[in-house]
Amino acid sequence: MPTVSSEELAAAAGVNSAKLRKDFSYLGSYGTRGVGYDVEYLVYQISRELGLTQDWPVVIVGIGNLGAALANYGGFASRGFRVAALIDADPAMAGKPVAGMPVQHTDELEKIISDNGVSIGVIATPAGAAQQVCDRLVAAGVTSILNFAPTVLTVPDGVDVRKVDLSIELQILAFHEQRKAGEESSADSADDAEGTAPPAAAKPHRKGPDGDVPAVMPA
Amino acid sequence: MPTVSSEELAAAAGVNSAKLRKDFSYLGSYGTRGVGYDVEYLVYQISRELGLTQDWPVVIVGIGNLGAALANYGGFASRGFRVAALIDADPAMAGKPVAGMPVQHTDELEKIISDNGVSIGVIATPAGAAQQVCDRLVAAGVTSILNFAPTVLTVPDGVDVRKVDLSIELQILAFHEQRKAGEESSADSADDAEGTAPPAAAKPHRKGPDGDVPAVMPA
DNA sequence: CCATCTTTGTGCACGCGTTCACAAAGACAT
DNA sequence: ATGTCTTTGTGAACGCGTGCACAAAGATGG
Ligand SMILES: NC(=O)c1ccc[n+]([C@@H]2O[C@H](COP(=O)([O-])OP(=O)(O)OC[C@H]3O[C@@H](n4cnc5c(N)ncnc54)[C@H](O)[C@@H]3O)[C@@H](O)[C@H]2O)c1
Ligand SMILES: NC(=O)c1ccc[n+]([C@@H]2O[C@H](COP(=O)([O-])OP(=O)(O)OC[C@H]3O[C@@H](n4cnc5c(N)ncnc54)[C@H](O)[C@@H]3O)[C@@H](O)[C@H]2O)c1
Repeated sequence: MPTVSSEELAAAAGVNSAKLRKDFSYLGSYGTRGVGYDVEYLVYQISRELGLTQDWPVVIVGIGNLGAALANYGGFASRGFRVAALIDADPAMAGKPVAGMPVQHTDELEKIISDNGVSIGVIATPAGAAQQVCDRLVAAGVTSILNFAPTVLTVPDGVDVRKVDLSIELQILAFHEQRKAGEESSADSADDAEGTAPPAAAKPHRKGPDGDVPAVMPA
Repeated sequence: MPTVSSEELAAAAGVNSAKLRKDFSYLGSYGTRGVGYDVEYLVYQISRELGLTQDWPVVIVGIGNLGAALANYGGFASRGFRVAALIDADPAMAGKPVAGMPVQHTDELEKIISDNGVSIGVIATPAGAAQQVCDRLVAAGVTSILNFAPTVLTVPDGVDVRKVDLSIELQILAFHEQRKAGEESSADSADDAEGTAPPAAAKPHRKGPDGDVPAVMPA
């Protein structure tokens, strides 16, 4: 029986082994002391708990650059997600095949959701259309939404929204990048007061409109 | 002078107003008690702190479905990111214009990074090529990487990596979706022991290979 | 059957981010 | 000037996730 220890798994994942064991313990006690975890059984338990044993139909709304890329992506199917339909408002796109599947018009949205029992929707429309598309999805029965449009969606209770904002990802990188640059030598502009690292815990209180670099949160 | 209160901003962003004020306080004290924050000045301060006042050249490696979509995306430029180059290993793509910009071959990678002073790279290659592309980017001077390939990248200290895993986003939605479905009626399969919500804090300890549904972490 | 050795499961404590609550700062009216 | 009213800035408390450390479980060998 092939097994793995929490220590091995933790090292591979780059996390603490105690945390990993504690996480597993939420699924029940599937390990054997002195031996480790039965790999096959562990995989099954985690898959089931994560909902990976069932197939989730999803619809993608907005088949533009991003939507088409998503439709072509094979990585979803292997994780238990099946693209049930591609939906776009552009009449010129209707019927056109994308990723071997005809694009359907927004008019069909409600019917598609209903017929396929779709509960997960992906929004890849322009920001301006996102909220109204969201509203229609929710009204039709979708209760989980993955939103790529740079808008904060308003949804009723019971509906989950996850937002993927790629610009923010880049901004986070740029933010740290900027801090890296600022650390090696403070001789850049006519700003900066502190030497290196500001007291992360203390609450600085510098006043006013001057070209100073305020102390910021820790890395 | 147009102003906003922390209360208004917090409501709009859906966060706690005290937290928002405390966050702002890290930038210094730019608010006026009894009035609020000067909008224009606040925007400037935050922009500067986030590195949005400068222009960041980025390269995209792997101009397939996703890479092309990213290249065509206009939302980056408006946030201060300029696509300096599109790089792909496929010789057939070299010179081909994508988003009004010729795709360059991977051979040029080091030169492009160096010439443009690129410090941020985006990886949109297949998973198998991601690590070696990453290594080349880092060796050429890139210190921040946005990775779309479903691989854990290994990088030296001082290099930041952010991974965007869209499958995981869907899995998280599916996970909650599954829990929603299980709540309304436990009469589904021949499993489930607890009535509704398991004691989130307690550490359940159920043993063994039976078709039971283990207690899981709180939502 | 007992000793030893490995690895789990978890109580406990630490640290950090979040939230509460309020004193003080300042605007504005009188 | 003085008082009132709004809103900031932040000390203090709370809650939660993380990591340490160890007892108990169980395998394995003698
Ligand atoms: N392309 C990217 O890499 C990228 C990156 C980050 C964010 N985004 C965001 O993703 C969204 C889509 O980006 P894109 O580049 O694919 O844009 P796009 O313009 O290429 O595609 C948008 C598609 O949505 C369709 N559409 C418009 N209104 C609609 C509606 N009401 N109902 C259904 N479909 C509708 C359009 O017909 C078009 O096909 C945008 O909000 C964008 O900001 C894109
Ligand atoms: N398309 C999506 O919506 C999507 C979603 C999630 C994740 N991803 C991930 O993003 C990556 C790209 O996806 P895709 O759909 O665009 O794939 P794709 O096959 O369409 O494109 C991959 C591109 O990378 C190029 N490439 C291959 N090896 C390279 C190398 N060593 N150096 C430079 N370029 C190289 C190929 O020539 C190709 O143009 C994959 O890892 C995929 O798993 C894609």
